[in-house]
Amino acid sequence: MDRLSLTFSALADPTRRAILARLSSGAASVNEIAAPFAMSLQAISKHLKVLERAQLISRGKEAQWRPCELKAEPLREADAWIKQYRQMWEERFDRLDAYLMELQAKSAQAKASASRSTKAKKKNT
Amino acid sequence: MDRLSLTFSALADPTRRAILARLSSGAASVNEIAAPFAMSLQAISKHLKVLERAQLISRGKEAQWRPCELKAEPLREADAWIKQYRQMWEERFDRLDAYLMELQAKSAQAKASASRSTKAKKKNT
DNA sequence: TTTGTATTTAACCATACGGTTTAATACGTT
DNA sequence: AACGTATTAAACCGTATGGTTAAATACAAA
Repeated sequence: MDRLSLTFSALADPTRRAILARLSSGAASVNEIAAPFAMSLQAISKHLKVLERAQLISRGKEAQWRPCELKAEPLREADAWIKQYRQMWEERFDRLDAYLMELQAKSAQAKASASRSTKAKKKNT
Repeated sequence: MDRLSLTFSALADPTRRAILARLSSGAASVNEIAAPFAMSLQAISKHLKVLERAQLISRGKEAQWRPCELKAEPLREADAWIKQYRQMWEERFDRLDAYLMELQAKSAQAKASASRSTKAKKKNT
């Protein structure tokens, strides 16, 4: 599988994202990583293997411990891919801004209108 | 499934990423979207359903066509998640910079050394 | 109403995923 | 050598994924 797909599919699981969050504050052993989760150590071990295959973590050897360390490089690539679309969502916000400004203008107009004719009935604000 | 997982797993497929790229230059019908791919229309239809479930596209109705349009909002959220780790890869680059500068310093030292003793044999550049 | 075009649904298949439980492995300690 | 702890591997299960082909649906045009 290509790296980007590997990265995104590794990120597509809340447990794995939580593991990365944990590792962002320092390396940890498998046991330490597994502690907060309501699932077996073996399940966590599998998640770690997925993260390792995606190169989101690297693992060392210290006696019987295999400490995991976060490697952010694939995140950088994922970020670069997503950034292609940044303009797109910013445009959308621009349009929303424009729309809100238009609404505001209409509202002001309505107010002016209302002050001229006090008979208008407003059911919904 | 939570939105972020939905988004990342939708992005974890090169065909779907290519579809999004296509849609970034404007809405398109299913047939138009499918044309460049070496797979059945039905397969593309499935991919579109995945993208729709992740709210990465929305679909209209025009006679018998169901044009697809890119919706970037989930990408914005994915981007926000990844950005948490930005500092991390920047740090790594800082360290890489430091390492490269160190290498350079050593290289300069080596050169100085070499110019003093021309007997050194270099097998690999 | 028949025909043609656009698209989805259904049924199927192989493989992957996320979890389990039960071994097996690797290392440190006694 | 035997035990305890850390971790992985193996076998299994239900469900999801990514693809196929064949059938159904929706609409336009003849």
